[in-house]
Amino acid sequence: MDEFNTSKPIYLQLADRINRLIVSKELKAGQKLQSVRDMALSYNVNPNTIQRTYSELEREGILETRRGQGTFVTEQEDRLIQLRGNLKEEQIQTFVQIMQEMGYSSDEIISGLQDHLNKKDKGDA
Amino acid sequence: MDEFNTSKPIYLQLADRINRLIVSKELKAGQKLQSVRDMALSYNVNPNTIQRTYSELEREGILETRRGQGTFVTEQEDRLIQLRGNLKEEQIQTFVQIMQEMGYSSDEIISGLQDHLNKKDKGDA
DNA sequence: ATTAGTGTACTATGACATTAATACACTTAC
DNA sequence: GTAAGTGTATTAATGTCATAGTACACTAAT
Repeated sequence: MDEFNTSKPIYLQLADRINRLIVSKELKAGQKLQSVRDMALSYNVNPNTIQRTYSELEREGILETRRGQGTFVTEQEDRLIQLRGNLKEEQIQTFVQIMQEMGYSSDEIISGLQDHLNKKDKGDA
Repeated sequence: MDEFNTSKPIYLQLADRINRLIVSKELKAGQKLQSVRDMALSYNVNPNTIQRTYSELEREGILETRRGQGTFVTEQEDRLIQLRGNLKEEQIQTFVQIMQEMGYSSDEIISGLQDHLNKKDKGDA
């Protein structure tokens, strides 16, 4: 698993992934993450890169690190609830902005999205 | 106007903007763009950066340059129609993927989007 | 105490984005 | 032909991302 976009730093792409894992409850409050070295092996990147990712998320209050023990998802559930809402709004906001910049109306955006989801839902089911 | 994201090269962010201007018909087929030097002044970046943006879009067949004359939107309207469709699908696809990674269902995505658009439409009107 | 597993810090290197300055090639208008 | 306005090319310097290697500090288990 090492498909990274060239147009954005790897450590930020990893931070995005971890955020989404947390928001989707695949990583729960208080849960321990892979060690810097293990995660580096998993994603086939340098340990320093993982450390930057963890530092960034720690700075945002999402992760907490205990020296010698490991890195954990914060226990403060309110932060995670806030994160979930923030990421959702952020995604919707930038999506809508770009679609409107391209000249699509609100109706076109909704119907385009519905078409896409219908195709996917049928394909998966 | 020089608000650029630090997590993506400026020349690609400018390419995105130009693509959207073309898709929204603010730039029409065959229309002349600002010169490399003028555009550099407008966006407060180095002329070399603009040149890279133009080269990239030329490589994609969106722009055409005539030495000594300037850089123009391609006359091939089919390319622009294709571009419009591609960019729309691309935006929808990545938006849906991220929302699903965060654990949102199709219904939640649609309703979240509708809420957002309702707020905006009322605010603007 | 020792060991293994943590996070953390430091230096060096290579690749790339960006800026800067300069020069060249072509087209159009005068 | 000259001048002004185009795109294009080259070189150098700076900053960031990522890798590589090494070392240190702390914790838990033995």
